[in-house]
Amino acid sequence: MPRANIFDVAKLAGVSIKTVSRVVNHEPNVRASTKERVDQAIAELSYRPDQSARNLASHRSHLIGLVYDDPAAYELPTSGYIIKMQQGALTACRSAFSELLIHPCNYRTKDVAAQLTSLIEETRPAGIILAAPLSNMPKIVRAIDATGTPFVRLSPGKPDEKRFSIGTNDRESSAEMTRYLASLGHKRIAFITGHASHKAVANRFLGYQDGLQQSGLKFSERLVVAGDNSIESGEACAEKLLTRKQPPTAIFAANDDMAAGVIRVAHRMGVDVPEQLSVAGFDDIALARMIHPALTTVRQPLTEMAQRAAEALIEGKCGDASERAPETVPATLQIRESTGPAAR
Amino acid sequence: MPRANIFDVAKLAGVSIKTVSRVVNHEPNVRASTKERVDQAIAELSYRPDQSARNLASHRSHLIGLVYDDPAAYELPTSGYIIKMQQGALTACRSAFSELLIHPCNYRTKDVAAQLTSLIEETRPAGIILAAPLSNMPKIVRAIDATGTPFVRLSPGKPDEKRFSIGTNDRESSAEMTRYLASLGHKRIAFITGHASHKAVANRFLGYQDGLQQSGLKFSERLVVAGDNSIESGEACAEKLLTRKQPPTAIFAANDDMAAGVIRVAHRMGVDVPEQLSVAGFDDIALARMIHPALTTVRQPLTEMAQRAAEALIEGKCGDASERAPETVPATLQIRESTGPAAR
DNA sequence: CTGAAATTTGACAGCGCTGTCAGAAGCAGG
DNA sequence: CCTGCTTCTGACAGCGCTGTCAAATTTCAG
Repeated sequence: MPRANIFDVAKLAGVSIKTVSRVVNHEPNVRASTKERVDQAIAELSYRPDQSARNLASHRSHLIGLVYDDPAAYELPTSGYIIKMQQGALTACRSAFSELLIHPCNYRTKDVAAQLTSLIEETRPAGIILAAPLSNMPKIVRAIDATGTPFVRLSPGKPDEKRFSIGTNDRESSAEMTRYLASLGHKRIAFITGHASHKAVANRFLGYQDGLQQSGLKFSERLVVAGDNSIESGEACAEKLLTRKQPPTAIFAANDDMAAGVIRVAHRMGVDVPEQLSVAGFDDIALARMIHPALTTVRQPLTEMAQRAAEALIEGKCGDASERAPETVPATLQIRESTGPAAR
Repeated sequence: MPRANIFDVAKLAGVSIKTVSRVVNHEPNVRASTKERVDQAIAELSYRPDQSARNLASHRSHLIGLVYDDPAAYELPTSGYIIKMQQGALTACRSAFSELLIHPCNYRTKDVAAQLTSLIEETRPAGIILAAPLSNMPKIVRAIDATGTPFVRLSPGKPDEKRFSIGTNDRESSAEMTRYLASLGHKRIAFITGHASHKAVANRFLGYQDGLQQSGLKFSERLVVAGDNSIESGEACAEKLLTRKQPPTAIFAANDDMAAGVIRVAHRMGVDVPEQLSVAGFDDIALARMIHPALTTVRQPLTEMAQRAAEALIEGKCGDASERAPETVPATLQIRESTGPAAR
C-alpha cells in the first residue's frame, strides 16, 4: 500500500487539496467542522506531507541548521556539549516534521564565514542555531545576517540584547545553590572561582555572593579561592581550604571538574563527604554522576536551550526584523549525594 | 540574482535539461565533449541542483541516516566516538550534495526498532549507517532490512560476512604495535587485557600474541594482566606489573584509558616514561594527546570508516541483493612520546 | 558506401505540494 | 429577499527536477 498523498486525503474528506493543505499548515479561515473532517481523514490514512514537495513548492526547506565549533578538530573532550545540543534540537525538529542539519566547523579556519554562507545558500535552511563560541563572533553573525536566514544564538551566559538569543541564568542558579547550602545549616560556604576569561563562570561567582546575602550570611574574601576550571586546580584549592584551622563545611566550585578535584582531596584527607563536608559543582557533566559520592550540581539546560531555539525557528518568529526579546532557560539544581546537613 | 536552475545551465551549454541532469547524476552515455560543456556551464553559473526537486522527482531523498546508540541518554562520556562518525559521514555527504540525518536512539528502549522503521518511512533516506552496538542487534538489523533501505553496518571489530559492513583490523594493528615495541628492543612486553565482553578488545589480545610470535618473542602468561577498560584498572594492573622483581620494559594496554592509568602510576612510582618504561594504548582518544608524555597508540579509523560507509551508500552499491564483501579500514599506529628504546 | 546496431540526446509528463486568485457560501442590515 | 460585506473553498499553474521513450546521431561490419 503506497503512502497516502494530499489527493487521497482530500477525496476522503470531501474537500479540495487546497483545504487539506490549509489544515496541514494551520492556516486560518478553515471552518472548524471542515478542519475536523480533514483531520480525521489524515488520521485514517496516516497521511504525512511529503517534505520534498512542500519544500519545492514553498521555496523554503524545513531544515534547521545546527552550527557549532567542532572540538574534534582539535581534540577537546567537550563533545558532550554537542551531543546535548543535538538532542535538544532533534526533539524540537521531530515534533515539527523538520529535519536537523548539523554543521560542525572550526572557528580557527580562515573562511568559516564563507563556508557558512555557502552552506546556507545550498541548503536554504528555515533557520540556524548558532552555538557558542561561534555565536559571539561578529564575523560569523554578520555572515548569517547577510543571507537573511533567521537564526538564534545559543549563549551559555546571559543572552545579549542585540538579536534573539537563548541563554541560561548562571547567576540566579548559583545563588539558588548557595541558598540551598545555607539552608542545610552551613555557615562557612567556600567558593572556588573559575578561569577569569570565562564570562559565565564569573556570573556564578556573583550568584554565590547574591546567595550568601539572601541567606543572611556575610561574604568573606577568605572563603574564596581561585581555580582555573581544571580538576587539578580544584584539588589545590581544596587543600588550601581544608588545611585551615577553621575549614569550611561546604565548598561550592564554579564547575564540576573542580568540584571533582575537591572530592578527591577530601577522600585523600579522610574527610567524609557529605558528613563532614558538602561539595557542590556546576555544569552537571557526565562525570558528576559517576564519581562517588555523586555530585550535587547545577544542570546547564543545554538540551532545553537548543530545543527552544529550534522551536523558535520553526515557529518562524526569529525573522530579521522581529526584535524579539532574548530568552532564558533556567538551570536546575541537581541534588545528589555530595551535600548534606552541616556538621554540628 | 536568483540562483540558476537546470534550464539556465541547459541553455548556456546548448543542450537539453535532460542532458544536464545526466551530467549532474553521473549517468552513463554522455559524450565527453558534451559533459565538458555542461560542466563548464555549471561552474559558470555556480549551479547546484535543488534537492527538493530531485527528491520529489526521483522518489528518494539524498539523505543519509546515521543511526547510533546515544550515550548521552545514560551519560557515558563516549561522545567523541559519535562526533568522529558524524565528521566522517559529513565529509562524504558534502562532496556528494547529500545531507546527513542523525538519529541517536537508545537501544534499551523497547521500541527502538519501531522508531527506526517510522523514521525510515518518514524520511525515506537513501541509506542508513548503523553504528555499533546497534549494528550487532538482530532485531534492529531486521527492522531496517524489512524497509528495503540499503544500509551499512559499522562494526569496531571485524566486519562479519552476512551483509555489507565496515570494520577495522584490531588484531593486525595490535600485532603491528607489538612488533613496533619489539623493534625498539623490548623483550618483556606486558599486555593489559580489557573487559571480557568487548569483542574488539579480545581481538587486540590475539594481535598482541601474533606480534610477539612474529618478533620471535615468547608469549608468557605472566606478562598478561586483566583490566576492565577503566583508568583505575589500568592503574591497578600497572602497580602489579611494576612492583615485580623483573618488571616489563614495555606495557601495551588494550585501550587508552588503561594506558593512561599506567602512565599515572609510573609517575607516582618515579618510573620515567619512556626512558625506563614504554607505554602504548589503543583507540587514540582525545586524552591520548593531552597527557604527558603523549601516548603512543593505535588510532581507530572511525572517521574514515563512517566516510567509507556514507560513500558506499551514496554510490548505491549496498542494495539488498548485492552481496558486497565487507570492507576493512586499517587502523594506524600513532607513535608519540610514551614509547622509546628499551632500557639496557 | 550502406544498413543495422549502439550510442547519445531531447520532448514531455509528472512527482506532491503551495500560492494565487476567483468564486461560493454565510451573514448582517434593510 | 436582496445588497454588500466577510469568511471560506476550490481550480489551476507552477516549483525544479527525473523517468520514459522516441528521435537523432554515431559507429562499424560487410
